Order: sequence, then structure tokens, then C-alpha cells
Amino acid sequence: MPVADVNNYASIVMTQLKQDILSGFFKPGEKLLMSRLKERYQVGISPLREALSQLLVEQLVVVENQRGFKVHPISLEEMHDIYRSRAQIEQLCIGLAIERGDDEWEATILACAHKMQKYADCIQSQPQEWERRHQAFHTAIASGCQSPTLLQVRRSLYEKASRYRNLWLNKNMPDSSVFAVNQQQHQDLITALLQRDTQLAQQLIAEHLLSPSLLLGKNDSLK
Amino acid sequence: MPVADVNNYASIVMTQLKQDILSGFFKPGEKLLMSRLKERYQVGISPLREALSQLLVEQLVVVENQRGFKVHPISLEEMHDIYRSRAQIEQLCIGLAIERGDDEWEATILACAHKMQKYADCIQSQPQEWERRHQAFHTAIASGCQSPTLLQVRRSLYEKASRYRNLWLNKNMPDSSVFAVNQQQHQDLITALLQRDTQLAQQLIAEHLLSPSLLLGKNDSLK
DNA sequence: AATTGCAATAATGTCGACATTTTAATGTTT
DNA sequence: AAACATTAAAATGTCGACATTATTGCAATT
Repeated sequence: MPVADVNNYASIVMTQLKQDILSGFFKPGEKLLMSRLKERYQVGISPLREALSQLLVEQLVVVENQRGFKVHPISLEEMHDIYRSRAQIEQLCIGLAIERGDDEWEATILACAHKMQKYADCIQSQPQEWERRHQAFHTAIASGCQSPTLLQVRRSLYEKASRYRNLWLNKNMPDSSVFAVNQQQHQDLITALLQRDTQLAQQLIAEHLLSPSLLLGKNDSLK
Repeated sequence: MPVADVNNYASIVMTQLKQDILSGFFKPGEKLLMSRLKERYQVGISPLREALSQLLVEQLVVVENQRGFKVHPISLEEMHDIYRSRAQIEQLCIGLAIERGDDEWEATILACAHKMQKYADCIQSQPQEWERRHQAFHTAIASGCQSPTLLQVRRSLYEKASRYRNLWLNKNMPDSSVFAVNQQQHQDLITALLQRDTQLAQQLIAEHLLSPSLLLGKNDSLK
């Protein structure tokens, strides 16, 4: 009756390991020792290798024959490619969502926006909860496209982008002026969506998503 | 000395198993018995589960707790979603390729087109080699976008679409009138690309990619 | 005859062990 | 002292075995 229908160890470990990579606990390029992973997640080798196999497809780890797994390395080129691609996918989702979205879609967007804005003050104290609401807001918008395929691609790119955000772009998070601009962008986006102004909404979302990555130009020093 | 730097069993099995699913050897929804897979690929359980874990992420298999793996089911809705999404991704790639493609890009397209057209007569006798050249032609075009991220998404969608092509849309393959139209579409596409006519090229590629799926309408009987 | 309960058969998911390969550590030679 | 060869240690990838869970087959009952 508690049920929980929890999955096997492999899927649990895969979720935890993904979080540890995205959060930066395991650094880019770092070797992932089986002995260490075994100890950290308290499982045997089999579910570990299954979890790593999944993250291999998602390009969060890399493998070399007989030399084990490493965290996928990062690069400025990859970051820009991911951010640009994500912006384009999001434009696609929004374009379709404006075509296909109904009243329920609009209502959910407004509901998520409300929950996000009510949390604006707590961004310092509970940043991860704010991030969840922020993500829920954007997901509500994109979900209107009603395309599982596009939404899956979108999720994958969000995850990869979040790693770069955690690693590189997080330093100026609590900048209140940047934050105010961000909130205004959300408002403008909602207005464009409700007016079904596809072109404007696509332009706004691209600016919104790309602005963090533009802080790191081609010739900035890293680390 | 023969070297071959071949990967581990898991990656070999994953490639073979993927082919068996895409080709339809393993039918949609079919249970994938470990005992059968062991016998077919001559490996133990560990590399098999790692291969299946990868195909799980690529959504070619599904898993149920304590009930093992099954081939991912198919549906008309999913087929249309995949085909539409693929067309949109391909439009993105082509739009960027027209922006970024150089002389080398143009030359490779023409080279691949030539090798494809020289094989037009052999489509009956060696259909899989023709399919390879056809794929190489389109990949050459898309590669001009120079975005690893988009190209990776594109490859994944190509694979999923090929399953539907093998399962449902292959019956009328050797229709010579359809084939002639196809060849003309390729020519028109090349012309549009060389003229850097983004809008026309995007329209042409969408028609080219979607035409097979349009043969199966919402209310056609399946199987 | 159909349904329920129970036993036996089979399949899954995980662990520990083993062979092979890589990495390090040490000693030897120029 | 630096470079090379050799040995020791550690890590990887795979297999077989085991406990747990699901499925099948059969008998008993209504």
C-alpha cells in the first residue's frame, strides 16, 4: 500500500548521478572510479554501469575502452552550441504552442507565472525552489506544442544547459538588476503569447534564453 | 596488430540490437527475453542490460520494473509527431547550413548527389546501399549547420523514423513514379541550396520528408 | 464449465568473483 | 640525472550464481 512503485537501482542511481554531474559535484573531465561510485551510491557495479550507459547517450559522460567512464568535458563551443540549439527548439515549441494552445494552456501559464512571481523575494534564500518554479513556467508554455518528441529534446537540452549555468554562469545570479530585467521579459513573453504573436514571442524567448550565455564571449578566460 | 580498437560488447550489442529493432526483426511491443538475447548475440546479461539501457534513453525499448524490456510500441500519433519534428529539425539545420556553408559544403553535396544518382538504377537490386547514399546526401546538406547538438537530434529522429518506414511505409518503395518525383525533389533542393534560398529550401525539405508519412492518414487501417 | 488458489517453473535484477588490461612504482642502464 | 624496462598494484568488463518477483500450469471448488 505504500506502493511507491519505485524503479530499480539503476534508474535511481542514474537520477542521482545525473544530478551530481549537473550540479558540478563531479567536475567536467573527472574520472568516475567504480570504487568511488559504489561507495557513494551504495550499489554494486551492475546498476552503476547501466546508469552510466544511459548518461552516455545523454552525453553527460564519456567512455574509453578499458579505461572506464569520465564526466563529459565542457567547452565554450559546446556551451554556445547548446544554448543556440535550445533557443531554436524553444522557438519551435512556442510557435506550435501558439497554434495549438487552448484556454487550458493559457490558464496554466498564468498559474505558473503567479507561483513564480510570488517566489521572487525568496530567490536568495531558496534558489532551487525558485528555479523549479521558473522551469515549471517555461515548461507550461512549451507544453502547448503537444509534441512529445520536441518536448523530450527540449528537456535534454535544458539539462545540459543547466550544467553550464551551474558551472559558469551562476556567479552573478543574485544581481537584482539582471533579475528585474528577467521578470520583465517573462511579462512581455506572456503578453505576446496571449496575443498569439508568434514572431514576437519567438524573438523574446530567444533573447531570454541566450542572454546568460552571451556573458561569456569567445575570448573570456575560463577558470 | 589487427587492432580494430573495437569497443566493448555492450556497444556492439547495442548497435546490433538497434538494427534488429529498426529493421523490424523484433516487433513493436515484443518482449525481449534475456535468454533469447543471450543466445542471439552470444553475450552475457551484463552487456545486454547496458545495451538495453542505452536504447531505453533513445526510446527504442521500454522497461517495466521486474518485468524486463520490451520493444517500444508504435502508434500513428507517434509516427506523425516524429515525422513532423524531424522535418522541423531538418529545416533548422538547412537554414543554418545556408548561412554557414562554404564551398566545401556545396562540393560535398554535389559529390553525394552524384553518387546517389548513379545508383538510381540499382535501387531494386541493392536497396540498402541506395538508402546509404540517400542518407549520405541528406546528411551532407545538414552537416553544413555545424551544430553537433542539432545533428545529434537529427540522427536520433532519423533512426526512429526509419523504423516506421521499414514497418509501414516500405510496401510501395519500388513505385517508379514516386521515385521519379523523389529524384526531382532532390534536384530542386540542390538548386535552392546553391542559390541560398532559405525559405524555398525549407519548404522543399519539409515536403520531401513528410510525403511518405502522409500516405498513412489518421483513419487508415494498420497491419 | 468457469473461476479461484496453490505449486512449480521461469525470468528479472543484483552481487561477488575472475580474467584482462591499464596504471603506478621500482629498479636498471646509458 | 633522465629514459627505459620490468614488476606490482589497481581498475575495468564480463560471466555465473543467487535471491526476489512474476508467470504459468494444474487441481480443487462453486
